[in-house]
Amino acid sequence: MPFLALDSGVSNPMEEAVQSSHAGLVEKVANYLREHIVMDHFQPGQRLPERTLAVELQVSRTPLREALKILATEGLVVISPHRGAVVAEVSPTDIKEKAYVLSVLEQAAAELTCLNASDDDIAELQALHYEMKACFLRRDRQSYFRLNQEIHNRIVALSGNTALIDMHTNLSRQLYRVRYLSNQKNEKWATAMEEHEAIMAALESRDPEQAGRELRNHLGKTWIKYANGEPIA
Amino acid sequence: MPFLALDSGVSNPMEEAVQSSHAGLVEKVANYLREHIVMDHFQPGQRLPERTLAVELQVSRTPLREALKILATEGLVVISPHRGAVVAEVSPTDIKEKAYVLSVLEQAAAELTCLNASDDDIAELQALHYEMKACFLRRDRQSYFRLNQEIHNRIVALSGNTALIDMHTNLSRQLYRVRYLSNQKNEKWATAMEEHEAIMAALESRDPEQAGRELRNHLGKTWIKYANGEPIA
DNA sequence: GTGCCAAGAATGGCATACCATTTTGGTCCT
DNA sequence: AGGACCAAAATGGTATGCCATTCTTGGCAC
Repeated sequence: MPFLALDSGVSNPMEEAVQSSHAGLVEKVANYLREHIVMDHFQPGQRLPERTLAVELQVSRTPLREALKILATEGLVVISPHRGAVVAEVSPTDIKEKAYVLSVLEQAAAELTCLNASDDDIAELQALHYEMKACFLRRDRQSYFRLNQEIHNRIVALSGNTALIDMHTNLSRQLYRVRYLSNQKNEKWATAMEEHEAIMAALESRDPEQAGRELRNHLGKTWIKYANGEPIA
Repeated sequence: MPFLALDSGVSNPMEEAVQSSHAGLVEKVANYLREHIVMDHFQPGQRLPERTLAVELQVSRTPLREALKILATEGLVVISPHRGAVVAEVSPTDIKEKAYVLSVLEQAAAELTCLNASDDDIAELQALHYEMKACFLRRDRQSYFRLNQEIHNRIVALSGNTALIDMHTNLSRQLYRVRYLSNQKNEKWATAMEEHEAIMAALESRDPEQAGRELRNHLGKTWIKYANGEPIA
């Protein structure tokens, strides 16, 4: 069975992986695999045999191999010589380490955002924040999660530092699975919400040190819990 | 001819790219190209045509292409559809941005190192520091540069955070060229040396905040100069 | 019955062939 | 003489085939 045929019997699984339809095939394959890895449709440790995947995706092995190499350098899969590619296992240690770096990156981004963002940008951030608060009050975890992600990403985006943004995007992807699962069973939801209030206040008052500290603290608290208990997924 | 004939007259350009001789070809090619790019043996903007490079390195296009994809995700080359790979241009903006992220990463590393490193580790750092100071007094820029790099890398390594180490390694590579050229014409050499003294003092007294701040300040000062003036290389 | 070994099947690594797109240089028209 | 257009060559993109290594499994010996 084509492993993700959403509807038709013979449809190609890579439908929406097309970003601007004349993108290279390897990008499509890479995007497709990346998407499914971070969305946890592939279990960690699962093998990704070239030939079978190639026929399922209806591409040849060459672009698939190149896509796998890319994902390997991104840390989403690991390739062993003559043993092929498997979806990267994320150990609790990995998560802790990457989450720590993520918090450092977002701290730096918050500082820059305080200095660089326009008042309109901050206002939009506030708007998203209140939207998120509404979701919190309605106990709508799904939308809360989406808006939370959106806010964090936007703070980083507003930093204006492309290198920082790219590295954050990459790291964030690697933690997406855990981030999502974490959100589902976070008992300290109210605390997280309060921390977001503090972050927004600091951003609004344009206090780089404070904003950075609050954000880093927030991420530290949010993550360490789930990195310490072993069975994340 | 096996492309790694170490002695024969028509030896192939990739001699020392071997890390543990039974590594995959693409790794060798990637290491080789990476080395030559960061060492500035390839000019930024220079095209890297697959076929000619392949015959020069005596490999086929397949592993070469995979290596280029890897270098592209690392940011060392850029690949345009149907136009091939060129050595990435490093704009002053790029340098500033990446240097900023580097300083943030090293700041975080210094904090962790204060907490995690053993006394012996710190002592070894001190030893390297004094070696470097000796080079400074002898005006030996070459050795100073090497030891400086070594110290920075070791501080990061001692953090114990693998994710942080990897990201730092990658960024550091991308800035190697500029770092090297910067060292050659740095007039504020004495200042840099003093800052290193301060960093070491903070590490020795195990003051994370202070060590991080000193290191970030040091990097900020060292780099901004060369990022603002346009003609780096 | 269990453990080891060998042969074959499976899988990844590399090379090459073919196709699509882009670049180029030359010619013809204005 | 200059520019536009077309063809041919160059170059990247994809597919496929062959070889080396690894995994699997069936049989034999203990």
